[in-house]
Amino acid sequence: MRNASPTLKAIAAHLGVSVTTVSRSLSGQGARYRISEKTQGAVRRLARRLDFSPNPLARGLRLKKTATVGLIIPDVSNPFFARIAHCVTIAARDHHHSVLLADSQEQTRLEIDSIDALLRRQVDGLILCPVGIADAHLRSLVRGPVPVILVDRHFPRLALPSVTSDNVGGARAATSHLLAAGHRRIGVLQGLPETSTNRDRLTGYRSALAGRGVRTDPRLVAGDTFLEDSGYRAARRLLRTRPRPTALFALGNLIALGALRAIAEAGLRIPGDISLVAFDDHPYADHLAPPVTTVAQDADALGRIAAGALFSRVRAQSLNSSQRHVVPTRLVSRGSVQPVSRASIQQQEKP
Amino acid sequence: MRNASPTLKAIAAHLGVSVTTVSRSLSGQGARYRISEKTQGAVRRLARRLDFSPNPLARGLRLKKTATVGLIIPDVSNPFFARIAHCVTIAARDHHHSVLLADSQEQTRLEIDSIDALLRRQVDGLILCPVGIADAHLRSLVRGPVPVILVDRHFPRLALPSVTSDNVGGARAATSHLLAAGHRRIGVLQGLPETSTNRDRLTGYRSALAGRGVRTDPRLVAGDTFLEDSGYRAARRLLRTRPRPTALFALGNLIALGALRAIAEAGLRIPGDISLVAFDDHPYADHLAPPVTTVAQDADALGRIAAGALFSRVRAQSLNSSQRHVVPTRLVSRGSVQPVSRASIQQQEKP
DNA sequence: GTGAAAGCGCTAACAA
DNA sequence: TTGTTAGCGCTTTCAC
Repeated sequence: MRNASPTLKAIAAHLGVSVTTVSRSLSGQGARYRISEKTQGAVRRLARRLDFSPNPLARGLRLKKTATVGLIIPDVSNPFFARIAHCVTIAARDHHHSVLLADSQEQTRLEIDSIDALLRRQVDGLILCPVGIADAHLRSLVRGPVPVILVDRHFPRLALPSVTSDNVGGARAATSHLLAAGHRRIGVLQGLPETSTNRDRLTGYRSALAGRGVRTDPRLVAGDTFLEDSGYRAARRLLRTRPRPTALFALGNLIALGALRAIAEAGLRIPGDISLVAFDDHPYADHLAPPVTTVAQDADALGRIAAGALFSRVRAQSLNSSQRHVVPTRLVSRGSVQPVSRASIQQQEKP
Repeated sequence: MRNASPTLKAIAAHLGVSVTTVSRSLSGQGARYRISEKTQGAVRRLARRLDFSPNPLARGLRLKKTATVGLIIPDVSNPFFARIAHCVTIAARDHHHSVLLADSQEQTRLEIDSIDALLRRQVDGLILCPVGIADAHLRSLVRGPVPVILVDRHFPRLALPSVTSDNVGGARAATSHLLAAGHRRIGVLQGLPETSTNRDRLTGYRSALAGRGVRTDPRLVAGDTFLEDSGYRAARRLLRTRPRPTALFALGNLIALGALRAIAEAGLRIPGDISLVAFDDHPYADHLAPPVTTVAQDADALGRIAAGALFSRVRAQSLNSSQRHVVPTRLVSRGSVQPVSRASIQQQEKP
């Protein structure tokens, strides 16, 4: 398999024609230049026989197009992002493009390096799940050399197209669900505070509270990253506040994992002692003890839509509009939310 | 940022020297050619100021090296493979290489296409998690143009280096654990039968049974892929056999998920009615109802070792030895295994 | 110490 | 209908 692929030159020499003729016959330009059927046939046959395919490096150098897209992900080992990577990769195959993958490890510094490396390699487009804190380095992408799509996190002030979940709506639905069950003291385990996802989810939470005329208490918000450990620490802290929250809302799947641990360690039971809702569904959510009510994000749709948007721009060579795709979320109600009983309200007042 | 990177020619023109001199000054060959400090300094300064860096396409075309490695994964959305992708990507960054990612979707056909596409792009090395059924298309890789490392699954008859978990040992440990708890009728929910992982895990299972003088019953093995649905169907089937197995051993994490579903649907409780062990740990395993005992694979080590082996070969331009790395597994004992009581043995004889 | 020139494999403008 | 030639940006051989 493909030890040293033949070249146009080799085929041309073999057939006694020029490389131009070979190139044109093989790239579908035969008709335009009225190359005889006979010649074209001979060229195509030989090319097939030798399993020829043009050297992408030489092609890229000449054409300034590489049939390659870049994909930058903060953490491929996070199932949510892995799913996106999966979808993008598959879409790329359909469009006969390759994917250059970079993992920014949730660090803006590495994100900058990755963008630079990929652009240097002349990708034809870029799908970027930004770390989400700084955005100065993204400014140049707006009128940059290639189309860019932001996924999951976005920057309101940046004219780059984005594909995100309906974080506001999802968080509002989750909070409303808790409110409807009578919960009033709802603790939030947040992620990276500066990110759009975190901000939007907080907004949804506050908007639901406001809709019911419930005051938001800033002491009920804790946490600083989307990682499990932050969820654990934040939950521990909130579980110690008095009166204790009757429900917790975890703004990410790993955060929820940490919350489960903290709740178990505190000897509390879900949903008897405390209710829990988590942003971001997970295949295991159904089998947890108890099954956890979640706001399901459609990661597949995020990936597919992002890829679709990118490739349509790549094809059209079109500019970066600031079009914003918002993908709906779905509240999956399981057993981790229980109505607040009078008893439990009183119980929490004085332990 | 990098709209149109300057070229050697531009720098040369600016400084009134030849491109050769610029190239040599910038690629550390200045000393060898005794280029004056003055010239070198000027070149380097200007290059830095213009943020020059050589065009990788041109470089690749000339050098036949691209500072790129290929990574082929059967399913990036599987957390186990996602973890491997994560580690490989990070290692690649350390080695100043880029990663071309392909998802073979567990299909040999797409795996073949991916290999072809990546080699065509002249990757300097290839990390391949093979689908694992066919191996004819891998034969040519043995003496192929670039080093290749197989990860997770391997082919005993193929002289390609591989990095795999100790599947035999892990399965043996899991089975012994069940045997020690008194289980004798242990059902196996297997994955893709033809793969090395599946074969090795079955071997471990059988070897543990044989060690205790327990007959293996072929009717206790069911399942045909590593996906959740296969686990579900296989578990359903085994739960209907009489006498019913007192324990199930799921040979993959998704399979275990399906098993949980089937067990719950059958109205059985873990571990009271049936014990469960799963191959492949998962962050959620701790929080399941009950926590599931697993054979933890060190996906990080697999990824890191594979990357290390690849880059050392890339650097040394060395051949594909058939070196085999086997990474130990760890039995993580949780609550899903219970000793078989006399009562439960009798119970199962006659319901 | 430095440079001219060839060539990696391809496409496209220009000729014929 | 086909070919000649230039050039994408780089490295390297050979020459001075």
